[in-house]
Amino acid sequence: MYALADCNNFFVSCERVFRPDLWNKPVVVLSGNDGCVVSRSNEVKALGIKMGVPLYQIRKEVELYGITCFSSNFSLYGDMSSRVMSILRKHTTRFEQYSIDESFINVDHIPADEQKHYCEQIVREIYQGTGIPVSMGIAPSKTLAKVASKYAKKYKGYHGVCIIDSDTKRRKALETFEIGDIWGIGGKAKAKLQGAGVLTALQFADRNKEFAHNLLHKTGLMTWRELNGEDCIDIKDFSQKLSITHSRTFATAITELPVLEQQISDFCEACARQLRMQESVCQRLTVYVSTSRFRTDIEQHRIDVETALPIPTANTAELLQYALSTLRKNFRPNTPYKKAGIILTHIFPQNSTLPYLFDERNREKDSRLQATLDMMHDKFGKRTIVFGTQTTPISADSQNQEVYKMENRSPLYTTDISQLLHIRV
DNA sequence: TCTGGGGTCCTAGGACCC
DNA sequence: TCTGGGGTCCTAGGACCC
Repeated sequence: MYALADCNNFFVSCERVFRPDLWNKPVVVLSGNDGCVVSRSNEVKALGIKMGVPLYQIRKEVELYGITCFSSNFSLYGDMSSRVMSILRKHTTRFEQYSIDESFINVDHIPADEQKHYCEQIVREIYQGTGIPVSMGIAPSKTLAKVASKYAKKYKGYHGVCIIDSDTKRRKALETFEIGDIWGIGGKAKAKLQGAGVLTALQFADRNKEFAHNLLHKTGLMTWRELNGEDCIDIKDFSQKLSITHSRTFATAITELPVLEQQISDFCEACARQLRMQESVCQRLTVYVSTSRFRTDIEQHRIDVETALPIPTANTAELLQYALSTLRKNFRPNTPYKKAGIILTHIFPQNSTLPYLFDERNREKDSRLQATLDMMHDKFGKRTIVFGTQTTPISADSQNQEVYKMENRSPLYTTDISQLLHIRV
């Protein structure tokens, strides 16, 4: 049996931990540049405000209902997440963190008739330990556990935990569950299924295997089997990333190459650091830069170039050389670039790669320099020393205020020691 | 005017091999 | 005029997730 633990309105809940005055009040958390709604309190959901809508489209409601808007504060959410996850981890031997606010845990070590009660205790422990409300769904497959968690979230009577442990319960749960809300069924699959007369999850589960396979292929068949109680999706380890991305949309479009170089350099360093932290190297680097896809008054332009590196590396200086030369080669003057990013792929463990006979770099020296930079980063702060093409430590604050709009970010309550002074306990 | 960021997995088709 | 059969590997793009 799997138990899925899903934090309720996660980003909003994180903000509320430090702003108890906002309990039972309408609250949203916004994406970068305060662009879109990415987390909503129940009060906001009740107003019919949809996930992902741009802020400018709901200005009226924000004003009218006094909705509190937060800019996103990922240092806070990441830190709160690891607190929640560390509690969950204690309660199982098989643990998979699926996203920042969701984890699957295996509960087969608990007798069947005690699993619900056991998870209710976990929910209480997490709330008492972190202030974050969590819902749990227990079922024989992950897809059914997701279904159960939705019921746990929806109905107060479940006390935060819903279990599907019999065929009767399974059929009852799926009967009123809209097919498009099933994990793994997105817009395209939903349309196909509806076209075939399938509106609920039970209708899908009750069709035969060939129907699922023919219409939706391998992934659809897997969902079908999972809905019928078969466990097809094993616990995975997401800790070693297969790709690492850093990207941003700019508040004001960038037209100057040197400014873009600074942004690309910062993304590159952020990706490379993450790569080194998981003790991996990468063999591909993608640079992408584009104009705003929403603008119809300008000619669209995008750079999207992947480079294969001669030797896998995690060295910032080396990655920077490839990234910047790609950017300089493809940059088009007088173009209002609105978004840019770096993607690292073809990632392998650090010690799994072969040396290269015609290598021109002194890798021994490179890695000593890199280790020194990382040490300084850890000891004195991340902007103590940077590459010449990056945003400079002195200008970064004021400069980034122009590049990124962020009007309502909460303090770094849990990760910045100086902010502790602001908290009234 | 203003529209996020970071991931995984699958598949079709091209390139290449004998 | 007639022009095989059977593979593998790679990649771009689609679909989906939170």
